[in-house]
Amino acid sequence: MTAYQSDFLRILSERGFIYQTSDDDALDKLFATESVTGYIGFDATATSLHAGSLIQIMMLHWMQQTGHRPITLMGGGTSMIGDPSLRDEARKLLTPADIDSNLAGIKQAFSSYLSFEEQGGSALMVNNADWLMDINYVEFLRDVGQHFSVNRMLSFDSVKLRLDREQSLSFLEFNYMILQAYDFTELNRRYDCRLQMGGSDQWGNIINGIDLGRRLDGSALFALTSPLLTTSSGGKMGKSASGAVWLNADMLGEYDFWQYWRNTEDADVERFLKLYTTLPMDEIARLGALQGAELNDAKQVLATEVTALLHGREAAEKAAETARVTFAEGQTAADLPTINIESAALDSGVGLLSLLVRAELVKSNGDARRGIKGGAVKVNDVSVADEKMVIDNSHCINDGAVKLSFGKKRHILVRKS
RNA sequence: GGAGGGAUUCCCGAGCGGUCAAAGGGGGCAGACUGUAAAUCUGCUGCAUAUUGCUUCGGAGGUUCGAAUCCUCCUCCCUCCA
Repeated sequence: MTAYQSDFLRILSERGFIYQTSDDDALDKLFATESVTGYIGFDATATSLHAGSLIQIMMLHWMQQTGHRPITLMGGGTSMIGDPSLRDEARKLLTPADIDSNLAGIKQAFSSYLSFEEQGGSALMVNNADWLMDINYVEFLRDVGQHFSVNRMLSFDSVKLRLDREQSLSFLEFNYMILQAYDFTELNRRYDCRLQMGGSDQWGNIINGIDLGRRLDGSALFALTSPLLTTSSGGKMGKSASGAVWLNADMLGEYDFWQYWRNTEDADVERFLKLYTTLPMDEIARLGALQGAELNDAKQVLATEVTALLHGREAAEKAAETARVTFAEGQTAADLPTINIESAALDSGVGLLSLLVRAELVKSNGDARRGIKGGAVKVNDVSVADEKMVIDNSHCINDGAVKLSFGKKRHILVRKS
């Protein structure tokens, strides 16, 4: 590990954010001597980002914390085309209205980590639709296209892998790296942006931007990539039992978000504390050194800290308390995720199967049946064997609510409305 | 333009007229063991008004008592030749 002079790179380095940079020394010098503007691009394909993007967001966060200016580049323009690598789904083209609402949803999460200009901070959010939508094809080819060598583009891993594997690569996708490179130069022109960050899979694209910047404007641009994140057992970041770990509270509640981090694998705890929390390094070292069951304490700290950054300290502690009551005491906490149901329905009784589906604990009646057969379903902490069970008012014993559980970890309260 | 090969359930991949809701693996979920961990073992993994019915094997037709499997046309992908 290089001994960096600048705060920004030193912090990123000791916390494990850095996979590679285009020019360690020059970049370090730049960050040590002036306030730098850097950016990361995000897709606008969903209404919320998920935990997989958190590492990028944290890099921007540290950038701002160390006195620099982060830019979040929203792919409003590139999303118009749709990422071809998503195959089937990519056929559905997003409408401008979709993209706008997605951008609004995504911005929600960012404002927890970054302080934007309208809130008196330095961070910027820009949309590449602003310049990509008006491009004139022939003009663009002449100005930008002439600087790209197809020979060289073919040598990039992202392209080579596809070709080697005999997978198709559309011309559209081939152009993606050109547009991304162009984004970088455009940000450089508009905002004096000097650095692009991203996952290590973005390396080739970022390098293209650097080259283009030098050729067009003679500017010195830099790349910094983060390691691709998987859990120690090889799983993808940001997936959980019920789907993606969304950052927006209306798509994934604080309690479920907290639970995701609480269930971190042992081997990942220290790594995640460094990446996803802002705790001081010596504190992390102490937590990471815990062994066996004690490591559970570290996991709780991890969950609470990560949740606090996103949803606020109060919500995080509430989630922690709910979890404590539910798991440590085996009680029914009043703050478990809750669904409401018409009181008339409960008066006449509701089938357990359909209730489980409504609570989104399972995805179909058949799924619910299987769960019951396998002993996974509990009503008010009592195992259920009868799939025809009907839930009515007599089951509302927890403060007027019924507690449904699927497995040991997923609980939900059903209340009358 | 010519010659071949291919498209199968979430993914990879078998199947090549009935016994196919479709082998095997991966992933996922649950159970056991634990520490709300990993590893391991076991079960499940299309939908439903559920000893039955319905929808699924790129798309549309056809042959047949019966098609993922055979035929025709179409779409897309790959390889080689031009």
